[in-house]
Formats: sequence, C-alpha cells, structure tokens
Amino acid sequence: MRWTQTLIPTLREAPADAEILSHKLLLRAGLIRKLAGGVYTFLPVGVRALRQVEQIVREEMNRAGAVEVLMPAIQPPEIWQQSGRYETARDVLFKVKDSAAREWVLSPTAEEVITLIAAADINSYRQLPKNFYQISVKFRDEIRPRFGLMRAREFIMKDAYSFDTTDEAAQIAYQKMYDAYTRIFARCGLKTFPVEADTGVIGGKFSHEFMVPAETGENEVVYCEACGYAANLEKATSGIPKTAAREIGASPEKFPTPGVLTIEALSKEPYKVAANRQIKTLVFIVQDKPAIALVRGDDQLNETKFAAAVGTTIFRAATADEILAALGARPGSLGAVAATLKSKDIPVYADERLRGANDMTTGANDDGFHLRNVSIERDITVTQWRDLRTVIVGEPCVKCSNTLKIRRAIEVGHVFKLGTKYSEKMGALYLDEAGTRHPLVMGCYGIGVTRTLQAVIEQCNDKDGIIWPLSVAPYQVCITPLNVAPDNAGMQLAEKLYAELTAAGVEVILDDRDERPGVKFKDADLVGFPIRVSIGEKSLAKGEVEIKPRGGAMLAAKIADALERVLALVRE
RNA sequence: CGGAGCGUAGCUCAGCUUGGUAGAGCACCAGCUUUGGGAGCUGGCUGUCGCAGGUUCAAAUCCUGUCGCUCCGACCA
Repeated sequence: MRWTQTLIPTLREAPADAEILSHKLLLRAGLIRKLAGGVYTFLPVGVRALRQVEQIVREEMNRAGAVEVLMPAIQPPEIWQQSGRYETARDVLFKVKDSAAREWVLSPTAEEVITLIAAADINSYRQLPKNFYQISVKFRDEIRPRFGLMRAREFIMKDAYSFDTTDEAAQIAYQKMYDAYTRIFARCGLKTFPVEADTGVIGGKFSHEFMVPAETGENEVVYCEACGYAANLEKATSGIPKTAAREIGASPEKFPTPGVLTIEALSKEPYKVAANRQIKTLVFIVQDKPAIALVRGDDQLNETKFAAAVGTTIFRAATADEILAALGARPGSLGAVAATLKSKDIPVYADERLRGANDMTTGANDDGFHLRNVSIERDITVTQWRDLRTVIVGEPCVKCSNTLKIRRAIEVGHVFKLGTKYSEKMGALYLDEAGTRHPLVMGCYGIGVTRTLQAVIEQCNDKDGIIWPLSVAPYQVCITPLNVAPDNAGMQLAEKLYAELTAAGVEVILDDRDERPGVKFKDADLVGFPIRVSIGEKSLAKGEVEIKPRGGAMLAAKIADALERVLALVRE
C-alpha cells in the first residue's frame, strides 16, 4: 500500500474527549473516528489492525475445533422473552421498530439464536460435541459508554457456544476454549491472566475472565502471588476469620442513640461499639419488593454477590420513604431483629462472616434507638446465609493464607459454563444411546475483539506512539524514502524493496508522501509500524539502508542484504 | 438515573465576568525558500459561536429551555 493512496489522518493533539492513553492513540494515529458516543468508524489502518486480531481469533478457534457461523444482528424479541432475558437484560437491549411498528432487538449476544439452531438441528448424541462461533458486530445500550472502544455501544465480539451431552463433556469443551484463549492473547502480544469470575444471574457452574493488567481497566482483580489465586473483586473471597463469639446475653436490650445515623458515630463516645460488633442493615427493592442485606459494620456489601443471592440484577437501593414504609424507621436505626420487624415477609440475606456472632449491636427499627446484646442466630430470622462482603486488600488468601493484593485490569475474554439453562428454555434436547431425551449442556465464550485491539495499544506504546506487535500490526514494514522523486535512486530502491517484500508476503506500506523527513518519522512512530526501513542520501552514500525496529535500535544494512535482513525481522 | 464540567474553524483553545466588526496556533490551498525527527516567510480558504426561544437598538457574551459530549457515582451477561 502507498501512503498517498490510503487515508491515515494523524493528529498532533488528541481530541479533548479522549481520556485514556490508548483512546488518544487510536484517534491520533488515525485508526478510528467517533460518530457518536460509544459509536466509532474504523479508518483504513484501524480496520487492518482489527482484521489481524480477528484472524488470530479465527485461526485459534478453528484449531480448537469450533466451526464458524454468522447469526443475524437483528433478532425477534420473542426469543428473548422465551429465555427470560427480555426482562433481565432489558437495560442493555437495543430495540428498534420497523415500518410496520414491529419491534426488533439488536443482538448483544446470541445464546437464544444458537440454541434454537441446536434445538432444530441437533437431535442425537451422535452429532455431539459441537462448538459454533461467530465474529460479528454486537450492540449494547451501555448506560455509560467510555474510553473509546473499551466500552462502546456497538463493538465487535467473537462469541462461541458449545453443546455437549454431559457436564463432564462440557468441561472438556470449556478447557479447550480456555486453552485457545490463552494462545489467542499471547499471539496478540498481550499479557493476560485468567481470574475466577462471577456467574451472576446466569447461575452457571463457573467462569473465568481473561484480564489485561492496566490502571485504566474497569475491573478490580484480587490475587495472591504465593499460590496464584486470582478472582474478580465481584467474586473474590478471602480467608478472613468469622466474627468472634462472646458470652451470650440474655436477650436484646434497647437503648437510646439520638442523632446516631452511622456505624462510625456509634463507634465513638459515649457508645463505643466497635464497627466489628455492629450489624449493617441495607434495604433494597428487588423486583418491587423490599429485601434486607446484612453485613458486619466494618464490611462493605458486594452488590454482585447480592445479585447472585437474590437471583436477579434488577434491584436498587430503597429510598428513605420505602425504608420507612417497610421497616418503620429511617436509615441509621435499621435492623433485622425479628421482634422489631413489621413484616415477616421481607427476606433477609446475611453475610457468612456474621454466622454465629453474638453480642452484636444493630438498629432497633425505631428512630433514635439501637439494640445491643443481639445474637444473630437467636434473634434474626435469616432467609439465606451467603458470602456477601467485599474483599479488602491485605486480607489472607482463601487458599493459602498469604496476603491478597488488588489490581485493576481490562476484561478481554470470558469463558462461561452455562449448563442447561438455555437448552431447557429453548427446548434444545438430544437423544442418548438409550433413546432418552436430555437437554444439551452448554458453554459460552466471548472475546471483545475491538476491546482487545485497544488493550494491545494500552499495553504497547511509548511517548512517540503505538508499538504494534508484529502479529497485529496493520503493516509490518513501513518503507520511508526521504526523497520521493521518481528518478531518485533512493525512491527507486524503495520501490524495489516494496515490490520484493510484498512478493514475499509481507504487509508493507510505502511512505511516498512528499513530506519532510521529520513528519514521516513522527507519523511512522505514532502509527507504530514494527519495522521502518529508511532510505536517504546519507546511508545511500555508504551503500546502506537503515532498518529501525519500532522501540529498538537502528541498524544499518548493506543494500544487497536489506531484503533478507527485513525478512528475518518479520519472521522472528 | 444522581453529581460536576464542557459545547466557538478539521484539531487544540482564547474571547463571555463588564453585550457593540468572530480570533490565535496547528491543519488545508498557492508561491518562494528549506530538506535526516512535526521547517521559515508571504498570501489565502475555513464558522448556523450546539439548537430553540426570551431580554435588548444590538447577544458567542445575559436569561430560560433543549440536545450533545466528557468525567465521578450508580449500573454493567
């Protein structure tokens, strides 16, 4: 490709609405342009890098035994109602109406569609296992798109779906995808690490996310350097001890606490109730009904774990009025002691760390009063005990007791063991050897392709711009003749090298712009081509050309050796 | 959805407080000079000052509304 033929609109300054480095570089290097919030056009060089990532994904999926399909981006809402996700995923569903006012859903993912295919066309254990994947545009009505391609409303995702006869067989499919993902990200030049992840409302057996360490990441990962334990903060647990039991008082005792509205206030004079002897009572509205979550006073509720407990993400904190109506008191004096509750119908979800705790203090559901001497198992009717607290840095590892750390990371892939949730709802059944019907056992596996591309940039750059790994570079080699006059010896050599490298299968861009050298060097560095070959009067006079790996040291090569030297670098 | 900020040339921004001819740098076009790390000089092009309404003799500037964008939070398969 000749530079003058394509369009690489580099910018000296980044547009003001780009916040993180990789987003700025995407814009400055002329890879993308924003059309609207979370909606981007890929310009020629951006498309080329994107296709490189896609190709790696495709090769590794094929190698892992998956087969490529292509499903529609517009889907009828009925199938979403059938799976139940028309409601549970309503916040992210893009909906459009056609000219007959019929509603359609823009696909954010494709479990429903592929499961219907399986329902119709997979009938026998003899056809299993199967794994289908596609690389396509996805739509999510993100509440807050941000950071360029990191969280976009329209993006490219590779999604795969495995179908197996049994849990054990599905486990093999899961492991194949896990291994394929490890290879994919390594080939993209990305340092990733897998972490245990939340299965949330889907309620699958387990899942892993592939994370790229980055301060700009939206996820927090808890990890242990000693034993390798790593989990998303939403999922992570620690080996922190339960609340110590003390002598049991006879019964709860009500005492006045005027003006005390916080855990902190109750821990000070004159009350001096340590936060770890308090029960924090939180009220949520879960599908229009109140529910109570209890954690220890010095702990923070983990809302993802709470969502898993209540079985839906459709909940919110209750308003002061709703709390007053449900518990008869205002925030600051709330509690879940059975004797103080107006209604026995409000479910109470309690954190495991409170199990067995006594001599605790909590609100009395009477403004300005608290209860002391509360023994949680005696005085509170707990609907469900559950790990609900958020891990804090420095706590002991759940597996090996060493100190846990927390770092931020970008999620680029997610492998998920689904089980039979979708196959049961969509009627995807198969017959076994005995002629008995069973639901197919599924797994689903996603890679954010556009996000991966940006993660590469976030990880591979310096002050001058992007430093593409060879594997995903839009062009592997940039030839930079400093004089582009057709009769110039340097330009003629550039043309010759360009033709030879191209014939050898190398992706080359020839910077044939009649620009000053400084401009061409700056642009080549900014866009980040892995290898630059410069041809100017100085080196030509010595019978040489300059080969400059991006981010590495310049090396001189005799003209006769140039082709082989470049090929060696490309193929290393 | 709650909080904050910003919308002026393709990009970065000034001008707004105190109403009175719409600006600078970069980019772009022409010419001359220059030619190994974002050149210099001269000349030129580029605007619905987000949009709508109001106040006023007069609005980029003041007021109201609205739309968009960004950040924090909430949310997030």
